[in-house]
Amino acid sequence: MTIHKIARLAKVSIATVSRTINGVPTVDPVLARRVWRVIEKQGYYPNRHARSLVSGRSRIFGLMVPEAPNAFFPEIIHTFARLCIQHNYQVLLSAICQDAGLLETAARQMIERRVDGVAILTFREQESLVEIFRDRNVSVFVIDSDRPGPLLRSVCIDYQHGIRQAVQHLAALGHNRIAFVSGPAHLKTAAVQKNAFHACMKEIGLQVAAEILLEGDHTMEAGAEAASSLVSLRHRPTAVVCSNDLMAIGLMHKASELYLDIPGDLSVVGFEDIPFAKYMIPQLTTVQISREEIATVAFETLFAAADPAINGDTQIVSSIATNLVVRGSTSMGPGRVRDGRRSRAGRAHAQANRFI
Amino acid sequence: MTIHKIARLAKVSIATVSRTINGVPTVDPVLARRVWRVIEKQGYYPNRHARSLVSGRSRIFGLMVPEAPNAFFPEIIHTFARLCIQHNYQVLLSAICQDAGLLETAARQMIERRVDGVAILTFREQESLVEIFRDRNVSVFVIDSDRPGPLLRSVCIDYQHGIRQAVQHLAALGHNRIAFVSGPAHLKTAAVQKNAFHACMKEIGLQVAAEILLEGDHTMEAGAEAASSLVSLRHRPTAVVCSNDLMAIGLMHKASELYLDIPGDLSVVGFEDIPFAKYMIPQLTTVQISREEIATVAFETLFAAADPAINGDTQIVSSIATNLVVRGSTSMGPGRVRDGRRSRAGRAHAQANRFI
DNA sequence: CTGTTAGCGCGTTCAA
DNA sequence: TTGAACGCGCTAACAG
Repeated sequence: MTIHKIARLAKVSIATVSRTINGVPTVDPVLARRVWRVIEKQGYYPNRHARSLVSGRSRIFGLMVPEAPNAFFPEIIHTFARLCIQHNYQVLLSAICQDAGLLETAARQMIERRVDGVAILTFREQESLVEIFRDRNVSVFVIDSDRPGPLLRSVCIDYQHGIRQAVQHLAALGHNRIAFVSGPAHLKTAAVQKNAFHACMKEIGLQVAAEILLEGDHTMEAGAEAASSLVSLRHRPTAVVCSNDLMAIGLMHKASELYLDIPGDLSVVGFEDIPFAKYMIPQLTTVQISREEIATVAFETLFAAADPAINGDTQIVSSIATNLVVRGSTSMGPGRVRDGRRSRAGRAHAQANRFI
Repeated sequence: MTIHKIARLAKVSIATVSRTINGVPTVDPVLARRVWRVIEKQGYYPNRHARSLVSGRSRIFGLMVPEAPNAFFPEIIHTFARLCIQHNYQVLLSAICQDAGLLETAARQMIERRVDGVAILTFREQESLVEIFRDRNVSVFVIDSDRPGPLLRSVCIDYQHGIRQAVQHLAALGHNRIAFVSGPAHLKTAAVQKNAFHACMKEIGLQVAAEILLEGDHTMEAGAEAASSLVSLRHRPTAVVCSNDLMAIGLMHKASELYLDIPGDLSVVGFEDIPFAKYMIPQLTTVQISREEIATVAFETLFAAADPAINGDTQIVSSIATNLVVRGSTSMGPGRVRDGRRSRAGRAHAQANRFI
């Protein structure tokens, strides 16, 4: 079933069939209708390989995401995929795995398939990956690049806004000794977030003692360690902001083991708002990063870059907002509690209203 | 950068370049080396569209998974993708969304791309989707099909084994009034699981009262409702098996609101072992379904079916095993408790050893 | 063992 | 407005 058969059945040339399919306006409506009828009757689906080969555009985007178990990326994948389908694009997926060889193979496959662009959606920098694509003139989209260009599109996440909300939320609840668990030093964003935290604390006149500035590698284990560290302090903080949800969750687990009541003894704020967050007991208050927005910006940027009709320099949005989602893991600090420590029952009740 | 340029630089014909790339053994090693050197020096990547077009094999598999928020499928995606890369295949991804039109478009795109096979990995039947592919002679892999054939490969999940382990685990702990929350009636697997539960209870001589056989739609809300129902019974069960983890988690939440201690007052067993399961407090005891195994079977089945060198009828494995993972949400029942209800501290301690 | 040649299915010129 | 012819980059015959 090829274009030739359709042409023969519709008694036109293959050129007319091609024009009809591609919506060229100069086709006689009568012929076009005839062609469409045959196409539908025969259930003809044009061969995309042939189209890609001759047109030079594959209408495929590569998508590379880490295989982290934290449920942050699946939603991105699906949003990106949906947008692609809606715009008659297809998604070639690959995980960003530890195995450098496999990763390179994946990149190579995408290039062999002549993708019109690649979205590398991860918080870790992937310099070598980006370079591979740049060498082949493939446009790439990444998160938080500090030096985007014509072939390297990017959008920055406005961490400061979310962190400010978190800090001010806690301060408003009467906390003045607020700890921060940053990400691993090798992540550029870790420094950005830490600085943002400092700035936000300073804004409202709160001190940041060195001992309540911790660092973790974004795993639950790291969160657990942070909990242990905080508990061992002479002068404990009454609230803590974690730079990702997984650490916040690990911290909550460990706190529970250490007979620390959350949020009674310690208010906890996470970052990202992964699906787990609202399945915790108590549900985790966290700074949300919109996965849908990231996927949308990534797609639209690549789409614009791939479309020859569009000026390649169009910048869609300047940054991705972050927003605090208040749930059950934060409550009033020592300065505000009137009726003593809140009871477990009280928390359960308060939480009931936020269920799901 | 095409095969012609390589041929010219290596002073051979394009046929020799093609043979070299494809590892045809009759190529003179001297020439082959020369060709490879040029290929590498030039950074030549063959155009897969052209190869697919002429060879008739795209070396692409379609992968369709639901965009459920339960973290069951992401791991499947990545395992499948990894296997594809390792076997020089590529993955075209699409979500199984509610919008039937979009879904059909996605299927159409895969067919236009002449995929060598499609894995539809979901627990809901997708009759119409399967039909679309069957009409185009595309081999499809699905989970739990009851009538597989040459174009419809499948593997069944051995629910019975896992459910038996769950039931016997609870019975061994001294529970004899065990509830079951099945999936929605429209899922074929729901009936299978329910029957398995009945059989396993009967095996060990336990009664199944109709009132402790509930049904839910696999959401957390359904689990919460199940909790309410069970609590309202005159003669409450002391343990409950849920047909998926999300319901088990919802049930745990609601139980907590109702001042029901888990596992002290009620032991809970889930199904699937989604990543959330071990992040709950207490960690959820659940029947694991190996996502890696499902992805592997799906890939290998499609791979074998696509390879003309392999006999198309090879069946890789007969079924996917399910296995109980014992964690913190189950404990001794009324028949076994010696020192009265277990304390919260006791549980936390017990759980500490299983942390992470 | 190598080179020449004919397509794979389609988009796109160029005449008509 | 339409159709014949060319070529996208590659594989697979076939001839040498």
